[in-house]
Amino acid sequence: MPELPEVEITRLGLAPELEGRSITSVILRRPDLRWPIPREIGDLLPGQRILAIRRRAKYLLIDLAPGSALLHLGMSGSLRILAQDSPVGSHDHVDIALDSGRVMRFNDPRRFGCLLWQPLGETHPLLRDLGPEPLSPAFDGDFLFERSRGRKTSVKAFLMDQSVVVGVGNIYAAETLFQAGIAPGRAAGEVSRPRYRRLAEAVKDILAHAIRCGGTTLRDFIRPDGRPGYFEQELFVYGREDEPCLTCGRILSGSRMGNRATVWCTHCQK
DNA sequence: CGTATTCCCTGCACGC
DNA sequence: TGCGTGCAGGGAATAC
Repeated sequence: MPELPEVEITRLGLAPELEGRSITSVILRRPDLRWPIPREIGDLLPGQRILAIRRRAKYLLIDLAPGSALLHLGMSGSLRILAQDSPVGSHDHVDIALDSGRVMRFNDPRRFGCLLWQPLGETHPLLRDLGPEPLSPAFDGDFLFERSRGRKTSVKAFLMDQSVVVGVGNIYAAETLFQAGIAPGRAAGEVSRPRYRRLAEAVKDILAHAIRCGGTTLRDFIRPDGRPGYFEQELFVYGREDEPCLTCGRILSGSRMGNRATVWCTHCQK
């Protein structure tokens, strides 16, 4: 499930293959993913040189002269760099062919991903109301503390709210709350400033570490060169309901919060 | 406005 | 073996 580290790993793998290359053709094997693929993708991309590939939140932006292709991996999407004549498999929805003889292929079994167009000088509506990047200086414990005052929702739902801070999904919310020692069901507005400082540090530490590990591969995620990530070997709580806490040995609790599977240690997290 | 719920989609694990 | 069911989840849409 691509969260920020997986999207960043994808960007890092794509950058040397894309930047400076020209797009020779675009193949759309279906008209839509989560939303219809706008005609600009097929019409404007061929012939354009790729200026850069950037990440904002869990979105990738492929910058061209007239604008940017905006891409989201949803929860099962992956982007690979392949030889142009590689056999096409199921759920290989989009190819962007390059003048290097290679192709960037977008595979997404569950089609929660999207491929959209952002004209130069505009900000796509999906990017308008996003919170700060968690690895930027704008994000810290004081920011979380101020933003959370008066909020009755759980601290876990608050942390996963992309208008608060971007990039933290269910896996990393579970892991960062564990490292910070905060119970996920606690009301966001009742968590103290020092504890939010611990949480912000945990978010930065864990996301940065996951990027160094190549991300988390649970089912679908794969890097552009086909290798998996290795961070799942370091998960303390996610996916470990009813198993012993790796810190204290007590059995981890599980429930659903905000309709998301949630696992935590009632002894280590208060 | 904040909050909780529903829905999109496919593959897989599970139980009968 | 095969079928039905539930779950995985990012995040927009919807309902209060």
